Amino acid sequence: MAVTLADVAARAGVSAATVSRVLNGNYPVAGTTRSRVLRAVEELEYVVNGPASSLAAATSDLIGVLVNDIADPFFGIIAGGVQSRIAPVDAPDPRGRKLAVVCTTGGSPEQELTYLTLLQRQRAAAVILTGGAVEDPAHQAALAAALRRIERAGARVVLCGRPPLSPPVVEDEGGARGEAATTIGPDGTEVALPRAADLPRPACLAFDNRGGARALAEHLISLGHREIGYLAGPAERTTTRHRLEGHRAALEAAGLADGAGDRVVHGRFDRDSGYEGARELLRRFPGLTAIAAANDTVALGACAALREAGLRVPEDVSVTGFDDLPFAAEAAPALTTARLPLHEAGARAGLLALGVEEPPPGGVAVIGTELRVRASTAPPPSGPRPARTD
Amino acid sequence: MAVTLADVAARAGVSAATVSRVLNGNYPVAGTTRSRVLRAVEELEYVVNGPASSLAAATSDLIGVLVNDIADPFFGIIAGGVQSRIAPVDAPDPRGRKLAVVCTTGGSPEQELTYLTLLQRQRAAAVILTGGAVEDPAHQAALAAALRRIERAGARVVLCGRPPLSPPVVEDEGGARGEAATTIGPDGTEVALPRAADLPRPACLAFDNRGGARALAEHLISLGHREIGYLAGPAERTTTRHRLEGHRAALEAAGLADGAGDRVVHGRFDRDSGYEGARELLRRFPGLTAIAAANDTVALGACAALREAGLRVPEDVSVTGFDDLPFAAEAAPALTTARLPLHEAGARAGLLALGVEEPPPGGVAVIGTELRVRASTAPPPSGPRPARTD
DNA sequence: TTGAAAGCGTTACCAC
DNA sequence: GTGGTAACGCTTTCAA
Repeated sequence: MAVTLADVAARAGVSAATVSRVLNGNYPVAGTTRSRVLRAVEELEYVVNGPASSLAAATSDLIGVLVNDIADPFFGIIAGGVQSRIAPVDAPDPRGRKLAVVCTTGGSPEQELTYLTLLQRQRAAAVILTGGAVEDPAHQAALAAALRRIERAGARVVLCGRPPLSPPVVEDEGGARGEAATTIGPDGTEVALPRAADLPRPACLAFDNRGGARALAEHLISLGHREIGYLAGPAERTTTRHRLEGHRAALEAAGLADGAGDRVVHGRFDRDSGYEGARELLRRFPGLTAIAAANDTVALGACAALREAGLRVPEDVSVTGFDDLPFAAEAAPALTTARLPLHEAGARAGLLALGVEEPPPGGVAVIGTELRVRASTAPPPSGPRPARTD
Repeated sequence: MAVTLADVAARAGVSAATVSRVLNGNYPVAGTTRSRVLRAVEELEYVVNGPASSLAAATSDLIGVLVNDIADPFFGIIAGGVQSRIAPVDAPDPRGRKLAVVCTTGGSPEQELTYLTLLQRQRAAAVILTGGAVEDPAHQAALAAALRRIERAGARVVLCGRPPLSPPVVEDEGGARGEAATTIGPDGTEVALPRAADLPRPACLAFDNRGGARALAEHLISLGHREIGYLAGPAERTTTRHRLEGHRAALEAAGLADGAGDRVVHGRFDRDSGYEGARELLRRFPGLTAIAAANDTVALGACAALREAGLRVPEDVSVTGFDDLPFAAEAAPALTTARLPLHEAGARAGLLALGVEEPPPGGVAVIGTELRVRASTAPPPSGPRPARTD
């Protein structure tokens, strides 16, 4: 059997209580007792039983981090930022380090809920939800309920790169928007929606996706582009909607709007989607001189499609991305993007999760983007576009 | 206070033992009792107390994953592979899902040891160590001791992308190699080394770094290159050494070896290092027609340096990478690399951690690389290289 | 400053 | 099939 507190206590000739106090450093202990205990710990190679101490103390050292995909650098960088604060390498004592339980939800609301329960079960000290949210009212209601449960259980909740939980606004047939009381769940049953006042209000670090997308579109417009395609992310996601709104706002401000949905193709947040989407844009809008992509990965796919179609970036078509992931700007040619400070955001989320940093006033802090203009954008070609080679 | 087993038992009119049995599904329970219990669980929104059950059952649902850097896709992809198996999305029951505790060690042996203790403390069911190891004998000894402790505590240990723990071979002054008994630790004290027979033998999925590097070098040689520079990773790491050995083996087999260390620059595994290293190679070896980089990230840095020096890839200088990370091949121009099946390796490591898959015979499975020849390599230029532009 | 002892919420063994 | 009841190893009053 493993070495226990009692073994250490016996060896040091003190009580278990004293050993506990030495190890936790919460109570005063005589220097000599203290060193005797520490020696016993060394000699016996004692390692605290985490579950036992979590049970007794009703807390744990675990912090849950929900991500869409841990293999995606967007989330990896955020997770790295979180870790930099919850487990600082220079922590004087290993006890100062929380452990990050990283959960890959694949963007699925069901997985998100499952993991929240799993984390609540572990009595995680905090839960950090990263990236955009799904906008389905039923899921939002379920999520709000799960988060409320978690908060009631004493865990902190932090949203990172995700807007605050929104009140259940539902559009009725007439297009009127109002606060709904119920909605129809995925299983066809009626689901009660939380009233705005009942929503949990977790600390929230929201990305300014609207602003970033708007800045990118304005950049393209200022270069002289008039026919700009947009490769949007999956529908029903806040990230997708906000970026698209920002993009359209810029078009409208420039008098370029000609109906909703125009020159927009929806897809996923991955490279293949960018490739397919760009091909579709080229087919449907032959006059296009620029493509704004939902993110860098999508933009790279779009670049590949353009290359394949015999079009040069940016001489024939300009392309913009979003997020500024490490490798992306390297891709041919250097990508113009809206940089999101992912690591810093993760770090702040970590501090909020620890309770070291106070939540921003109102609970929400908006994290801005920075426009990075690079070689993937240029003024539109003046002459007609060369014929496609395929 | 939170809802407990006893509350559920009271509500269902059964004993706590029965509730436990229903929830764990280990013992037969009458159907009617069962549904009564499940209803009570629903009604009370009961969530098991993980620490309590870990304490009682002496196991936990946590699996530790040690990575150099969670923001690096190399590790993110491996971690994703692990998760795909330890927490399958189609698990019929959330209890079938283990949680991954991802720990970023920054490649530091001290951090590695700290995290191993932290994970042992959590009574993690398994620990997966990913990526190359540091070769310092004192650290190897400490690591071996830590792993032995963990195994004795009942946790599985899996090495993924890391060679097996090596016996403490030390080279003495005369260059003779033998098994040493002690070495000098970082604090100057003498450290006992484990004898080969005492080493823990965790399940191990080793990457064929030698083979991959050798294949890349052979590819360059077959194209006609004779002056090939090498951008090595940090010294003292198995990954660095093995890749370099494979590279040199190819040069030797082709009669191109002219002394150890020639045309080799050491650095880190990052882009800046590739940039700096390539500049140094160009300075020291003006006749170079190819550069083999330790990995894709380093290769991208090298490409940037070449571009800046007015040299084209591959017309003037060919470049190779390693690992085949998603974005890398996209970087201008498409990179020739040795592809490592990172996701698959992680998935296998996950199965080994669960104990679902038996360790390979001998404990070690070697995972091969696949040569991906792309546009970054071509025959060397025939004429003299154009003068540098700076 | 230290010790004794009562929980913390499960699990698992032993009866019934 | 089900209930009673020791563990499990720690934290934290309460006394001394």
